[in-house]
Amino acid sequence: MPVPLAILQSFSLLHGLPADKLARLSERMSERTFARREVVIKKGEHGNALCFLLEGRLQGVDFTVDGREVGLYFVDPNDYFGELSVIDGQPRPEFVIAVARSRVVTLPRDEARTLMFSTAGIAERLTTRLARRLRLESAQRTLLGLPSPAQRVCAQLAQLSVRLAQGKVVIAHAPTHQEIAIMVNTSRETVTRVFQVLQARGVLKRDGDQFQVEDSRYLNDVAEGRTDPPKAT
Amino acid sequence: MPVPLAILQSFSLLHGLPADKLARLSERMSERTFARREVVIKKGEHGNALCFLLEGRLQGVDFTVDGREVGLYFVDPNDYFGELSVIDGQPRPEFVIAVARSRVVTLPRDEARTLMFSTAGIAERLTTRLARRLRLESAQRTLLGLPSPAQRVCAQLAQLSVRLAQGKVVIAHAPTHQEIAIMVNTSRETVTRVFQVLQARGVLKRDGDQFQVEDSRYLNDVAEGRTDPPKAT
DNA sequence: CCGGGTGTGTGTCCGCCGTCACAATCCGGG
DNA sequence: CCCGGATTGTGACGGCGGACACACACCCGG
Repeated sequence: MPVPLAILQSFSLLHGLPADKLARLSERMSERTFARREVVIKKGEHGNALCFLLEGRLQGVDFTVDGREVGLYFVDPNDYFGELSVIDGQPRPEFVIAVARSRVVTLPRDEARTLMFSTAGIAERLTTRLARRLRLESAQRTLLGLPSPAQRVCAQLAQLSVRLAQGKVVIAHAPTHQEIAIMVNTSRETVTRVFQVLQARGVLKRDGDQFQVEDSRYLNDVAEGRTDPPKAT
Repeated sequence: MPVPLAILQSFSLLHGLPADKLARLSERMSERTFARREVVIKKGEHGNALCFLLEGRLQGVDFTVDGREVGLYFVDPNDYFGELSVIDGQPRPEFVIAVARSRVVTLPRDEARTLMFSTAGIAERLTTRLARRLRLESAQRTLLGLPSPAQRVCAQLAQLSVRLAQGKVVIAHAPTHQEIAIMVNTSRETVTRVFQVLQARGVLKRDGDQFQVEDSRYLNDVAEGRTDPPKAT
């Protein structure tokens, strides 16, 4: 049941915590592995634990009442999630689903609350993090305002890509077309077609479980309307 | 320059604050009136004050790079806004624009920060409020997943409507079609057409500067897909 | 009482993209 | 190593909603 201290130290939320507190947290935490497509948090539940992602990738998703899937955000390793219910005690606002095999550590609500509100500095770290999330969500909302699906796909790809030390730009844990589609409000087929064009132009290349972004300029140009949205020639 | 204490007491964020602190805040605050369409907060600025809305209505908006307007949220009286920059010191994430003549009270950043982080109870109130905003934003994002514009308009109207004491359901400060259009990612014309049908069916009625919602059931049914999206007969 | 700006109403038209239907691959687990 | 489900690829079609172009209605201020 307890989680090794070494692991706790990798969570930025807990940086600088005194050893005794860490030890106590370690006691109360537990780890679990989720297979791809498994549900980590179920919308509407009251389970209210705070969760940390060790490795893998998760996606926050919701469903419109007519059953259409909507992608809200991705969670990457060393980040935490599920804070909202810890804070306000309301039911889980959305589903969180593993899009890759993932290891998750959970901390029960009572313990998480004392951590948040009775530990010097953590409260400020938490609000800062909530603020960042709000900024991300409204950036995502703005992205959805782009008129053409192709633009939205490119913008989303630009958002997901990471510049490595060697100057390579890469998207790790290559998301499926479907996962992208629900993030940018379009159909899976449209995403596939956009990918076809991007790969034909050498902008994007599949490489095992990641995408190589050969021409990140192009992605940004399309996203920001400087270049016309690509269409099949 | 100072703002009357009576006004401060109407802000729920400040409830229960000791009189001396309230007095101090009152000294440092200032009030300003904004005309319709005036910009209250400009995206990218570093002005970083915390703002309270006394009366009127504001809308958070952003623009896609190709100039398309995107509506993010509405602000109603006695609520506060502009917290993000106060918290993280980053530039303003979006525009906030008055959609009706509005009175706004502002508090400089340094004062707002001490209020937030060194005043018992306020920090928790603040995170709870950030949590609510996150929930609202993802609800709005889910709304955008609805396939038909008509559904989205109905869902948005349902969201905006308020049930009065007498059982009447009403939307105050009737938003313009344009304001709704940018919230639900559609064109102004489409909103107009949906309104036509809704009014023809007696679901909605204009009454001065508010909308009477005669049949809120219908709005919810359409929003949730139980009834077909209305179209001109 | 007039005038202009802002909001609303409506027609037409075209292109795009969502949907459906299938084929072709890929991939992981037994 | 093989099988089955998940993922990707592609064609055809049809409808719907965005863009454009006006007309009109409304409201406030001068």
